[in-house]
Amino acid sequence: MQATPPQATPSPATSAPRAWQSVLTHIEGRLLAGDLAPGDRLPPERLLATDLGVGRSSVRGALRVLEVLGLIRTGTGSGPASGAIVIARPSGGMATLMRLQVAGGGFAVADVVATRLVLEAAVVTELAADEPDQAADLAPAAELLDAMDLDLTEAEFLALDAAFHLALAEASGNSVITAMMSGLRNSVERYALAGAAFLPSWSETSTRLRAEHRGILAAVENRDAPLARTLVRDHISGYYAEMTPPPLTTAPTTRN
Amino acid sequence: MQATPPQATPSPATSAPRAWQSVLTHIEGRLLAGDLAPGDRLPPERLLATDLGVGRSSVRGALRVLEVLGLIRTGTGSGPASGAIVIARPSGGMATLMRLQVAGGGFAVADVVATRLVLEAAVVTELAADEPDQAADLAPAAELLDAMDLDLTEAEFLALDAAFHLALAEASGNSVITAMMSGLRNSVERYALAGAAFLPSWSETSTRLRAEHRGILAAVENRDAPLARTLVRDHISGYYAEMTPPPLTTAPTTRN
DNA sequence: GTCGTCGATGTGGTCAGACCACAGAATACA
DNA sequence: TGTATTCTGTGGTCTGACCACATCGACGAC
Repeated sequence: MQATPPQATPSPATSAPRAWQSVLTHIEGRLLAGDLAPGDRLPPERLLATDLGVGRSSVRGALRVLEVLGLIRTGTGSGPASGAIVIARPSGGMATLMRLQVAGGGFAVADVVATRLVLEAAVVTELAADEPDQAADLAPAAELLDAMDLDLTEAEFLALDAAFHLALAEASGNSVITAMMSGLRNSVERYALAGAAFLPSWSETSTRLRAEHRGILAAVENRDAPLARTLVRDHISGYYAEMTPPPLTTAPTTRN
Repeated sequence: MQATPPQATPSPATSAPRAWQSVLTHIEGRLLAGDLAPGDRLPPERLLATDLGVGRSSVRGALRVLEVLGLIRTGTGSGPASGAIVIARPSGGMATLMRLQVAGGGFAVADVVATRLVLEAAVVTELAADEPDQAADLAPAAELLDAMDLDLTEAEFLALDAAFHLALAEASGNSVITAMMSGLRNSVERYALAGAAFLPSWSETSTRLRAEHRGILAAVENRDAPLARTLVRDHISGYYAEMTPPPLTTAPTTRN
C-alpha cells in the first residue's frame, strides 16, 4: 500500500529517515501545534499506522520511545484508561536515562552526586528567596520528615529521604529541576543503598541525617539562603563521603 | 519455543512484566556487571531474541529505547560499524527527552531557561575555582568565540553560541551537567531562533552577545567566580528577556 | 423491572515469518 | 594480480496472526 521504493516520509532532514522516527516527528509536531495535549488520547496504533503509511511495528517503536520518555502512558483493554494517553511526566524518563547512563559509564557517579549538589543548592536558595507571604508549600516536605522519625529500615529511610529532597524541589516550582533531581537520585539509589551497609553505624547516621533535614528545612523557613546552601552541601556530600569506600567504581571511558 | 502461558520472564518485580522491559533489564544488568562496556557490540537481535526467549520485535523495542537514550548506536550491513554498539552518549537522549517534554507541556520553557541559568552559573563557578596550574582547557571555547566574530546568519551564530556554552560545560568536566546543558539548550533552540526574528536589531544584539561571551571567558580565566556568575546570569536571562514577547507559550497543565 | 452473566468489540502486547537495504568478506573470473 | 560477482550477516520494515485485557451491550433469570 505504501511507499516501497520512494519512502514518502517528508522529513529526511538529518541522516536517518527511519520509519519510527517519522512517526515520532509527526507526534511531536502535533504536540507542538497544540493538537495533542496532556490528557488526550492518541489514535489507535493500527489507525496511526495506516494514516502515516508505515507498519504498525514502526508506530509501536515510536510509542515505546514516548512511553519511556514519560510522554505517554499506554493501557490495554477498552475504556477511558486504554490506549496511548499523553501525560508528559518527565521524571520516569529522566530516571531511566540517568540510570542507564550510569550503568553504561556515560555518567560517573561522582558527577551525578556533584550535579545533585548544584541543583539541591539552587532549590533551597530559590525557596529561601521566596517572598514570605507567597511562600512555597513546604508542608509535604515537613510531613516526610515526621514520617522519617519512625523506626525504619535503611531502604525505607532512604526512600523517604529521596522523597523529602524531591518535595523540596517540587516546592521550588521548577519542573525541570524536579525531574532532574528525581532522575539523579534514582540513578544512584543502588549505590546509596549498597553503601549504607558499609556505614559504621546506621542508627547514628540516620539520626544525623534526620537532624540535618530539620536544619535545612528550618533554614529555608527562616529565609536564610546561605545557611540552607551550606547545610545542603554538607548533608549530601557528607553522606556520600561517608559511604564511598566500597562502591563508586567509575568508568569514564568514552570511546566510540 | 518459549512460554506461551507461564511467561518465564524472571523479573515481574514491579507491575509490568513486558517482554521488551525484560530485555532492557537484561542489558542493563550486563552493563552494570561490566560485561558490556562502551565500544562493545551487543549480540545480533535474532540471537538475543532466542537467548532471552522473546520475539525479535521485543528485542528491537529495547534496543530502540537504548538508542534513543544514547546508550547504543546501531548500524546496518556488516563490519565493525554494524550491529548495536554501546556508546553511552547521554547528550542525544537528554536532548530528545527535553525537547519532547517541552513539546508536551511537561516542561515550561521558563523552567528550562531557569535551569540553564543554574547550571551555567555552576559551570563557571567550577571553572573559576580550578587551580590555575591544572586549569581546565578553555581553548575550545575561545576558538568558538573567534569563529563567532565572523559574519554569520542568526542560525549559525546561535549554533556557535550553544557550542560555546557547551564547551564551557565540557571544560568543567562534569558529564552530567554537560549533557543537561546540551539537552536544555537543544530543547529551546526553536524558541531562541524564533525569538531572534523579533529582536529590534540583530546586529546590535549579536555584538552585545559577543562582548558578553568574552567577558565571561575573561572572568573565568581571571578566577573571578562571582563576576563570572553575574555575567552569565545577565547574559542568559538578558537574551531571553529581550526576545520573550512573541513565543514562550507555556502550558503547565499537568492533568492525569 | 432489575440484576447478573456472557459474548462482542476494541485496545495494546507479542510473536513469527518474510522481505529489503546495506556493507563487508569470500569467491570467481579475466 | 586485480577486478567483478556472489555470499553472508546485520539492522529496518512490513504483514498477519494471535493473546490478554477491559469495557459495553444484549440477553436471560429472577
